[in-house]
Amino acid sequence: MVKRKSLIADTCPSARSLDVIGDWWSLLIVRDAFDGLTRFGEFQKSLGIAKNILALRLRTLVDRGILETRPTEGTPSREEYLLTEMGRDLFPVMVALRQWGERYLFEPDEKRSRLLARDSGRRIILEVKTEDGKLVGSSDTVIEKVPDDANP
Amino acid sequence: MVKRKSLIADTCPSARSLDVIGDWWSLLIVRDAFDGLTRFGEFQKSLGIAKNILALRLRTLVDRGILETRPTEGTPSREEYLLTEMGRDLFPVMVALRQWGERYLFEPDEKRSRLLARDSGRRIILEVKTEDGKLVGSSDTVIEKVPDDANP
DNA sequence: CGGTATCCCTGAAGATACTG
DNA sequence: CAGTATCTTCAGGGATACCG
Repeated sequence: MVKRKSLIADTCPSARSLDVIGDWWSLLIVRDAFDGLTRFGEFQKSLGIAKNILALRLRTLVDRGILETRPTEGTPSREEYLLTEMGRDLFPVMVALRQWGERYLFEPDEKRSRLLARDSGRRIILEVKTEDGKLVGSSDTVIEKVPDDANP
Repeated sequence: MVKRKSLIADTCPSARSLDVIGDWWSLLIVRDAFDGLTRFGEFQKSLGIAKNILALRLRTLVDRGILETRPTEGTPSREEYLLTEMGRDLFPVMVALRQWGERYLFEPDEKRSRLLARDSGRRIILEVKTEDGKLVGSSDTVIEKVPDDANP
């Protein structure tokens, strides 16, 4: 979070995304949620985060529509935290971060967790392409800006 | 940044990535760099960030290998900040953030900047798939954990 | 213009104790 | 176990002045 001008009015979708999930903990919680964690205690153990902070972050993520709560079966009933569709759609972001980290932040022989297809066990990769299927790199693209309303 | 246990030893590549570029400003600077900005003043104007903070962030990004400096032509010669290959490889992350933001953080008719292929003008999309080309969603995947060294 | 050096302030995060 | 309630700390960030 940090006090900083909100980017929610920015016309750049990346900036708005960062405004919503660009803080330290949110994406780590989302990562754990993708990893199958649902319970308060699981998140806390995994992240080593203070309980009050975790509660705050979880509430924020719920407020933003990225997680939703559901009462558990047992008794006493607790809440469990599940990714919404909006949250699950952060999957490509996580994969992109993972792919980049694998490439640049690990020694070649260093142990790392891996993301695999459940059925085939194959590695997961990510491709940036045009609607009609051509692979593109950053230099093949251009940002079409929204014209400034008032003046040049 | 914020004081928090470093994740640089985490075995999850996503976590390490977040450790390196997961703070507020870094990805916004990188976004601007993809957008073609290279000069200190350009970043400052675009981001509305304090100069000392910008200088700090730029230095950190250079230290981490995401940006590199190069003296400019004119006189007096200044530095300009360019993405390294490591930095350019953050492109999928930016595209993923953008795609998610477009979908969930804009009203249908709301103005937004767009990312287009330079030559064809087509929209850019992102696909998560297996090595052999099958599209996958988050529920089709599984994390293969690194076994804990010491004990269960 | 492209920074560096200071000072100050805020609020995010930690620690801890408490409750159902 | 799943939180809530306080208190405190501290470093990121804003503002400003200054320098080459």
